[in-house]
Amino acid sequence: MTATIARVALPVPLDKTFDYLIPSGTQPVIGGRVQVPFGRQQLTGIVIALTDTSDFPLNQLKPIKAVLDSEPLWQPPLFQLLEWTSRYYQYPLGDTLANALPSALRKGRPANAEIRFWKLTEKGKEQPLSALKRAPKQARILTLLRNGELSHEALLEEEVSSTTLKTLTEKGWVDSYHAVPQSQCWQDEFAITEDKPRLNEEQALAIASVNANPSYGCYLLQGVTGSGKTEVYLNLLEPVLAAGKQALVLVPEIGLTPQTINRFQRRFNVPLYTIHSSLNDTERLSAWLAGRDNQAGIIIGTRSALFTPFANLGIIIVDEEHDASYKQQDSLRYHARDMAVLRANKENIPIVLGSATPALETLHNARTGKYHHLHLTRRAGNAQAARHGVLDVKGLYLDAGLSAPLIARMRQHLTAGNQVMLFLNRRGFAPALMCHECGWLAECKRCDAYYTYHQQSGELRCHHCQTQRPVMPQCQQCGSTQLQTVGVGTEQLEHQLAELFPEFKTVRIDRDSTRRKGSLDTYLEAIRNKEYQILIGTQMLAKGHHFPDVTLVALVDVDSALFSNDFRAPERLAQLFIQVAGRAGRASKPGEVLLQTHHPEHSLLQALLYQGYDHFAGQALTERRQAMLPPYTFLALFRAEAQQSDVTEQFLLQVRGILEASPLFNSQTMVMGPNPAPLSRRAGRYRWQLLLQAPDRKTLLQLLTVARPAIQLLPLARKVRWSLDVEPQDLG
DNA sequence: AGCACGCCGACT
DNA sequence: GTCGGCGTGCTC
Repeated sequence: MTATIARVALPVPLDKTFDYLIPSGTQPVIGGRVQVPFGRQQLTGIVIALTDTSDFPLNQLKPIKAVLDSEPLWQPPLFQLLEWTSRYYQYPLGDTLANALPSALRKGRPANAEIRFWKLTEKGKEQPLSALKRAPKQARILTLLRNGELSHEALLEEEVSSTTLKTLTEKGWVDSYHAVPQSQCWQDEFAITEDKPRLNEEQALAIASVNANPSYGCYLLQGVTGSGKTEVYLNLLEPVLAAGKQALVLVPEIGLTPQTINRFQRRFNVPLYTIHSSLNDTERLSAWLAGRDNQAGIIIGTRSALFTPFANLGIIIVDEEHDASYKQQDSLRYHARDMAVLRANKENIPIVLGSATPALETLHNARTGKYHHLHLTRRAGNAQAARHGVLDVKGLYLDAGLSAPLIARMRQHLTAGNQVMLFLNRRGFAPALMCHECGWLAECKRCDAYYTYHQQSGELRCHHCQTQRPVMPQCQQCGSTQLQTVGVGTEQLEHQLAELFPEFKTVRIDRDSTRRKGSLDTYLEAIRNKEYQILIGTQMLAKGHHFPDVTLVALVDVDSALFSNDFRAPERLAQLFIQVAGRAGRASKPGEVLLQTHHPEHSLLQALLYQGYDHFAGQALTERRQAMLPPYTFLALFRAEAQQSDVTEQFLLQVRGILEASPLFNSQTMVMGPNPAPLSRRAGRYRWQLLLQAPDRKTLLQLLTVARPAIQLLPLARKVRWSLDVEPQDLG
């Protein structure tokens, strides 16, 4: 019996699938793409079932326009993961599947590795080269092709232009066709292509623990900076690749540097593909296909690489697993680390989560025995941990945010010929402009925020919308000309340091100074060459860069993180602190990390400084439990925004009503809000949010699954822009 | 989300 | 007289 109807998930924000007639002679497959008419448009969807019945009137079904795949795009474990992702993150299946596909496949390109080949035509073969004396480029192509057919790419590498090829095609001398190139079997040539360094006991133990069992197991590899985590990864990949299986390595957005790739490529003689944001459609597709068709041995990629299909996946590594970039912040709001664990489980393979500063959620899972906990405590060589200290700036005069003791320490390090790095997570010259006479503050008209003063451009800029305006000469309230800046940003710090240390060169690394493409790399290179002695930066500077001559790192202002509304802020501060501490100094030059605060007695700060990250984490987890916060509870955040504030609030009140009316809602669950969002007005729109808390994943999921269709039916749902973030990472 | 239909204001 | 504003409804 053959099915007559295909159930199709389409890339539309509707929690529905659509049934289509299967034209005779075509054979759609579950998990394959079809092109279908949808209203007045044509869409590419995924077949999720083949059947003979439909709830929709049969005579109103439209036929499938074209079947694009004769085989499923995903194997069952990955397809199940995608279905689960759709359910858990409350995102329509069709949209979820579309999100997981490279855009070339979304647009209907064939899912095979066909490339273009060029060959000579009979007419072309007969042409004497002498006939092309005045067309050397054409002659060159003919010469090249006389030795055999060549791929388009190979020709481009010979500096042949597409235009010349076109001319020759028009003459009828050359011709092109598409074909799948002969595939190579990397497994046959597998080799370790460099000398392996000797492992220490901890590394060997970690490797043995994971390798002991090739089936599912989740391992937290907690290793201090410089303890050789990457070397462990390489050793874990070795038996996997040797057995002919593939490896997936996930890295944070900023972590995919040439150094990382080289490290893996140097070790193994296997094809390595990378997946990251700057690939074009074709490159993305080819990496995706290389995974599926077993042409890649290793794929290293950022968040989105998680959904790459593999013919024979043997291990997953998630490096810097605590990094916030693993959580997608729009559309399908999935957490790639969490979904990677689930994928490893479904594929029944080991997964390793590596970090010096594991996320509290991950540590909790390790402590409760859900994950195996492996430790690397020893630094390679004779590297010493950086000394650290806290500078109590209470009552001290601050010069552009810098206390006298900090300036003194800086001078010592600088005169010793070293580099100094300062972190300040605030761009611009000053975060506000105030009237000295009446206290008026320059506020963005479209947002609930003050303008940041940018001295370099002489502008006031709102960091929350695109607004910028020239600095006003007078107070808009009392007319006074005594306007002064409040607070310190990186620009001001840079300015002041030039005065304090005229003999040393200062560089600022933030979104403003590195706007031009490639300028970041240029600066980083210059820093490594010691062209600058003082480095100022926002978070941007912290990640993925190692500067061996930096011996002093200072966090200029940590108080905002200690007293933030976001319960994750202290965790992030601790991670930043440990990260920069690991980067300061090297074997021959001990490093020093200082942080400035008005609250040196803060218990989390004390734990972090004097007992280390684990103690800090233990204490932070206790606080989380007492406050009923993750990982002890599970959260979902409804966000809504509209032109009018009351409409937005009203909508979320109705959402609250729906949630509370559910029989699943009990004393264990809680709704908080609606409350104005931390930035209550942004770009002229009022933003509110509603937080749902549940004791476990299952309750949260069930509650949302029941409530969401009802929410979509609310008339106000059409009037506001709303979204649902399951397990939000940012409460902003 | 798209896209059309549909009913009210300022303009070639 | 029309062009076009965005409310409402539908898509197998």
